Amino acid sequence: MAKYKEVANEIRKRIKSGIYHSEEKIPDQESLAKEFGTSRVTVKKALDMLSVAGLVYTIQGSGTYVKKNAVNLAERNIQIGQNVGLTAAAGERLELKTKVLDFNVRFPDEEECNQLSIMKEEPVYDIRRLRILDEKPYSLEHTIIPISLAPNITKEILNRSLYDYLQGDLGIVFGDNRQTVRAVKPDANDKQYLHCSNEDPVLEVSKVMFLERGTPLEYSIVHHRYDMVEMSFINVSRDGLFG
Amino acid sequence: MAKYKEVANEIRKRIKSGIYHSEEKIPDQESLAKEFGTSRVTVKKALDMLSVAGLVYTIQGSGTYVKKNAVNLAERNIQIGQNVGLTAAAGERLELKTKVLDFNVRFPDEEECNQLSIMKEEPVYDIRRLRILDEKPYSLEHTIIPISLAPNITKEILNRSLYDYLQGDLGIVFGDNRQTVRAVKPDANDKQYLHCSNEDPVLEVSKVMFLERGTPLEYSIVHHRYDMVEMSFINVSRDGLFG
DNA sequence: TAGTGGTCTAGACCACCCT
DNA sequence: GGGTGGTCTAGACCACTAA
Repeated sequence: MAKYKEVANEIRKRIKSGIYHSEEKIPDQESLAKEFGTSRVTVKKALDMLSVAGLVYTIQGSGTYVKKNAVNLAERNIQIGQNVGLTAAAGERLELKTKVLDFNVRFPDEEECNQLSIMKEEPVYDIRRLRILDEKPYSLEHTIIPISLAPNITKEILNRSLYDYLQGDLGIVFGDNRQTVRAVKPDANDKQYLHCSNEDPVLEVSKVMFLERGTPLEYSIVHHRYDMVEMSFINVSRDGLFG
Repeated sequence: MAKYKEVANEIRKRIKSGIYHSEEKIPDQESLAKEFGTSRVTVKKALDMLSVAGLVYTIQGSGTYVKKNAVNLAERNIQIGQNVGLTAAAGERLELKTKVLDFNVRFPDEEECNQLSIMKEEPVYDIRRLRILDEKPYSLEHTIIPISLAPNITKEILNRSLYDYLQGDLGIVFGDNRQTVRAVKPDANDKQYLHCSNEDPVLEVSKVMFLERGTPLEYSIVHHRYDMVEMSFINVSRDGLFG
């Protein structure tokens, strides 16, 4: 492991264990460099990571300080913006089932061409799945994937985990993703499969998942029951790159 | 401006203007360093910024490449996760009005203590505002702020822009924020002020805004009309910091 | 004015990709 | 094996904070 990551990890542990307290100034970069037997640039890089992770902040000319509430963040090692399918997110002894409602191949419509940056002659998978958590209908997922990017999908794969197949079997590595969240009225499918009444709102999440190189891999529109899902995210204030 | 930012800006311009094309390999770091009269480390830092911004990706041993669709991102200089109040976000000749429905001082409840990390004896402002965009009711904002952190708020300030007052007059600098989005059924206020019917869903966004040092400044719950607001965000895949 | 963080350099070595 | 990115160092200078 890179040395700056080791240093970042060690400092994170110290924050977590209370060796460096909230609101407290931690040793200066020079001292840390000496302690870890490394250079100041490397220490700086480690502190930058912790800053992005929301654990510390620096004041030029003054020092580096532990943020309030930093401990909460230090506890959990998970990364914000992590891309895990629902299957992995369930955990906790809850039983997640998937029912494939529809599995077709067709040409994309205009919106799908736009989102996936493909020609309208490039065929796509059209997948509709119902997710059931602990016997309760949970979400309706409509997924569009260009066939060329993820060949040989079968109904059997969809019954297990599509993401496991893409990541594990095909060796695909996900990159960034863009999501848009709305509240919408339930449509016929929501009423039928999610058991929504007319008054039950739906949380609609549309997402485009990209590969490392920026190629759109998957366009999905997911309808969540309003009483089973909420979405959280953290905006980290960053340097104004670009003038 | 720091040299690495200048380099990042110049490369961004080249991507935007098409000098470096999508999917194309850009010159190696050594060449760029020579061209810009700087060191390779500085070029690397510039490329790291562009990578975080989603414009390029690197493959060790191979080179640095322009992402597909990078141009779209290069066009707009705005930052994801930017903290702008609605007043600034309106723009576009649309008329945004604010109506203060309620402006009180009281002690916080348990949830507010929890979110704002304050004692239950620390008084807070309790603000309810209706936002109106182009004569149409837009959102209902319920804002809780510890008095000690933002003193001397007046109804007059709320009629202008609270964020302008906090940032401009008080010189407060915002840090990170955490948001949670849900779809909920309209309550009595939503029906009255947002003109929601029983079937109109509401997009509820609860947010905690932090100061640079990690102190929670503001806890807000905003109800948006489902047909006027959607929320977008980008998850950037980052290095797995921490082992 | 002393302490501290931000940036930059020149050179070095390693890891990885590709032919 | 040559090309390229990832990391690291020692030293330097500047910018800012705090007393």
